[in-house]
Amino acid sequence: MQVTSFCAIVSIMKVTHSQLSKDAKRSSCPIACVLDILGDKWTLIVVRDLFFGKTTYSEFLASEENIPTNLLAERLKRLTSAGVVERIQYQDRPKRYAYHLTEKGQDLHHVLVALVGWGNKYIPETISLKEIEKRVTIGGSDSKGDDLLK
Amino acid sequence: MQVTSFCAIVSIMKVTHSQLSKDAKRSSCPIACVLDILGDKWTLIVVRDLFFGKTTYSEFLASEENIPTNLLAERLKRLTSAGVVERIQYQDRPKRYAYHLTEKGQDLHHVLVALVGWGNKYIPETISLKEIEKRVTIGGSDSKGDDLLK
DNA sequence: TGTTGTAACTTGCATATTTAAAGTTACTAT
DNA sequence: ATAGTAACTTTAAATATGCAAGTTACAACA
Repeated sequence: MQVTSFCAIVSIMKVTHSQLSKDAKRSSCPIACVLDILGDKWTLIVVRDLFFGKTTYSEFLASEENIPTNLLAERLKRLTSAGVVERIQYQDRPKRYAYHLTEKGQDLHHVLVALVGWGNKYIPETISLKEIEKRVTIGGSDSKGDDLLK
Repeated sequence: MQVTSFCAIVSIMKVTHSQLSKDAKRSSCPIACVLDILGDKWTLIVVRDLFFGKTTYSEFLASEENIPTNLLAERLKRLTSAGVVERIQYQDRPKRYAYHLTEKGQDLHHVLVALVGWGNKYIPETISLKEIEKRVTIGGSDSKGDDLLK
């Protein structure tokens, strides 16, 4: 049997269109490229939590926005493979993992500050960075959110 | 006939769950609220085009990212109802419309600049703001993208 | 008069993603 | 032996996306 077309190859590979183009950029525009990584309703919420010192899967799950658990898992994988976060095993028996922002992830600081600034200015009932910190951190304890609070 | 439950009312109204909660915030966190408006792969691309002086439906369609036409229509409606853009009829017979950023929309400047900065720093092959301007504007003509270029 | 062209959308449908809920694995604690 | 917890995975239904084709309202040309 001879493969006669690109589509035939694709069907043999059992690769869908979205998988095929998963790493193909839509354009070389930085905005489009960044949106391919961060452009959805949940990813930057996880990044926010990381800025405020959350590190574990169950801590992210506990945030008031209630991210579905499968989406949290998928987003953490995406952020990890994008080099924005690192996953570190901090305990054996039972195995436990901590997620941390890499330098690349910490540099999203400016993006989050810009979003908070715009939200606070134009969306009523929106709370300030300091108030977010109180809500996000568990009991306002050992937060690194000061990174965000400048 | 008497309406006996909230669900009955909802079914009479023919309102789905997502429509019901369309304006209900996930939280009072400004990041979450902003993502409810801008958090997808296309919305900020349209905003980018507006910053670079594009105003018409067909101009947005012509961008190299190739937004599907139904999504463009939906996003323009969302941005309009969010007060980020204005739709103005600039001609009768045949009717033609122009979209413009409101002041609220122009204030997204900082967000776009932060995204471009991060993208240029961490995503290879990503072009600069000046190069984006050349690609986005039709022949580099009468762009207002200087707003973005500071 | 009829044909072609264009802007600004809308509609239909297949596929992909999201959501909510339940299930899994590997342990610790009682 | 039973219950509890962290970190996920799986499933199925609802919703959103992507692509193509269709619509409306005109203008311009032959």
